[in-house]
Amino acid sequence: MEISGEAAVDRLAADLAAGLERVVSLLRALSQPSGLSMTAVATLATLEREGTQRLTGLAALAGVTQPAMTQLISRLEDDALVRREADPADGRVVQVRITDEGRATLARRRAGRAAKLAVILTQLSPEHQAALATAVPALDALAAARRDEPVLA
Amino acid sequence: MEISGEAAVDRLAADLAAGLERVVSLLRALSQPSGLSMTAVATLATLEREGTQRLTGLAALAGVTQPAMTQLISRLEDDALVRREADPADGRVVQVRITDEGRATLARRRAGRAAKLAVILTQLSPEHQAALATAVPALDALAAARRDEPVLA
DNA sequence: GATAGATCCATAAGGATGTGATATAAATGT
DNA sequence: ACATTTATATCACATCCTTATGGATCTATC
Repeated sequence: MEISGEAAVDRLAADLAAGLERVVSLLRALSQPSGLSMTAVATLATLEREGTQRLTGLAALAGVTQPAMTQLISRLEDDALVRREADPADGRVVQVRITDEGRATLARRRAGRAAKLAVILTQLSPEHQAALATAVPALDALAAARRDEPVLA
Repeated sequence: MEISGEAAVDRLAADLAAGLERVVSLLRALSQPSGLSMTAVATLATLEREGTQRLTGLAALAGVTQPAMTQLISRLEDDALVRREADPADGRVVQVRITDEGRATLARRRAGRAAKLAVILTQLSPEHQAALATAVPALDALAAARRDEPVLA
């Protein structure tokens, strides 16, 4: 007996939609109160992972509007975490690049989060820990798949 | 040769800390632009899942300050999604209860997110889909474990 | 049983960060 | 050349968070 693929996806989507609600609180609790916003961290991570990006692209990837990204990049630039660069092929576009200081900040931030997460993870069963370890690449794939989905642009 | 449990947890924590950065963007993209904030949805979900809660407890679970939760509950109450109730045993505390309209709103919200998620999930390999399905209970356990962690209170 | 301290919630003031509308500059197509 | 589209910036405004503080109620100790 084979499980219907379509129904399974819908079921998974519903479960995941409900489950992800809880992750927001977790993320907020993991963040230091006085630091970068969640969007700022996500954007820095994108720049580190994918390299230089244009501003509009970053806005779409972060799920915010273009004006919001313009302001975010300005703030990050003031903190010397990113650099605006001109695009030689198109005078309108702004290419955004992460700086070494940006990378260092991101690393520090991750280390802090990881330390807090590690404390919590030790309370979980080995099965749940294993499930999370397996899910990390899947979450990455999920985020990557969204990039190519015009519905969510 | 046995893998050190402690090292494995640290490694998982680091991977998960980096991986969760991407989820923020995904969550934002899944949200309708004009609706409830991410904190509001997470709080409503807590109330639905755990039942009536005191205001301070909600703030701790959501990872925000108590004044922020007071304001959020006021907004939700204005929209008739929650109700403030007096605690018969302690005159200081405010018990917050989700209303039927709150449940309905949460359900609508989840349905919208699930529909968008389903589109993305179909692009993932069966292995990744399976990994995510297995991870949902683990994510719940992770969020539940945080509750008992005073370090993050 | 009075009173000091702790706890819970509300309020106020301010800041960070989002949106929508619109301006400006550059590229593109006719 | 000129109209249209595209990329970014700017402006006005709304949302939602923070810190600081106040008032009400509970708890413990004298």
